[in-house]
Amino acid sequence: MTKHPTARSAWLARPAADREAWNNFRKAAGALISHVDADLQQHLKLGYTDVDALLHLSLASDDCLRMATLARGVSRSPSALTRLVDRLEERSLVTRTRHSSTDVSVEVTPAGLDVLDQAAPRILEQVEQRFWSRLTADERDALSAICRKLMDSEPMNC
Amino acid sequence: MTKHPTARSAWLARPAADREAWNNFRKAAGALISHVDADLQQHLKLGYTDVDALLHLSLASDDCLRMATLARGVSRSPSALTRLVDRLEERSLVTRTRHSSTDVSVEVTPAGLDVLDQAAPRILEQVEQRFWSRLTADERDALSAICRKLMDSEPMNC
DNA sequence: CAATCAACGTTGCACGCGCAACATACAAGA
DNA sequence: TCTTGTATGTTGCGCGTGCAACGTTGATTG
Repeated sequence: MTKHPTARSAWLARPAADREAWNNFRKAAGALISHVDADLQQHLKLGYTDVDALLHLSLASDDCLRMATLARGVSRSPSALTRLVDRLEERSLVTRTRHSSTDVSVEVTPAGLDVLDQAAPRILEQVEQRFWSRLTADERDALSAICRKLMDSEPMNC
Repeated sequence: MTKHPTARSAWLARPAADREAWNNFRKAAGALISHVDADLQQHLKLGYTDVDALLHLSLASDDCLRMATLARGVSRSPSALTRLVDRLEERSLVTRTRHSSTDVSVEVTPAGLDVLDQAAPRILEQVEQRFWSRLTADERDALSAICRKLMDSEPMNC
């Protein structure tokens, strides 16, 4: 009946509910991150990853982390983090401190924490509006548990 | 006690379970998509978006869609889709047909469907291994319902 | 009929990213 | 001591993306 049934059948072998689950999951997450990121980009000229890095630093002891540690924290490659820290350092939001050539630590500046204070409410508002407010407490717990199962069965860093 | 409590407190005002829900959701989705995309990129030299476009076309009537429709289907900007179709056309996986200058339709070629036949099992295997196999049927249904609620309250296209 | 407007697809541009290659520093072993 | 191996951070490069600007087409309105 159809011209090329094989490609279709590979997908349609899955129950419709399963395909829908995967698609919904993928699209919902993508849309959510896009919205949060766009809001930050528009109002603060910062991407979500940059803010996430500042947040990780602010939560660390002494507001200070090594490059590799921070890279894993924000799920980015070493090279991406180098450029990220370049950008933040350019704006004096963080400072590099080279102990050796292979041991560099990054520290948030007061200015960086100021920016974080502006960014945090924005993110919270977006996430509240597009995430928490649409779910019941039970759904949040269920979602959190499900996502944890999706992650921790294997190390995130490949 | 801490040097700059304000930035932290904005986040910590949220219950830990909520922060964890958001972070788990974000990271789980990101990791999942990354894994699937890396697998496709390595074995077929195609990104997930490209395969998704081929899939949308193969599911359309006559294996054919207009640019704007396909762009919305894969959640990409018009310019991104132009380049995407450029890439696929370069490999003869799709064909452009210009009815007017403002009315272009894209059609999958048999070669494109062949590639899709190779890609589909790979994606299914990844998603099976990292997604479905870790969840019970109830969890899948719950996740699907939750993600639908996250999306359809407002149009995805801004 | 002419003018206006909206929708569509394409192109120039800057940006963030991962990979591969490289340089450096430190540890372990002959 | 010299060597090898490992971990770390940086740089060159190509790629995919969104935004803004542009040209084109068709419909609406005067």
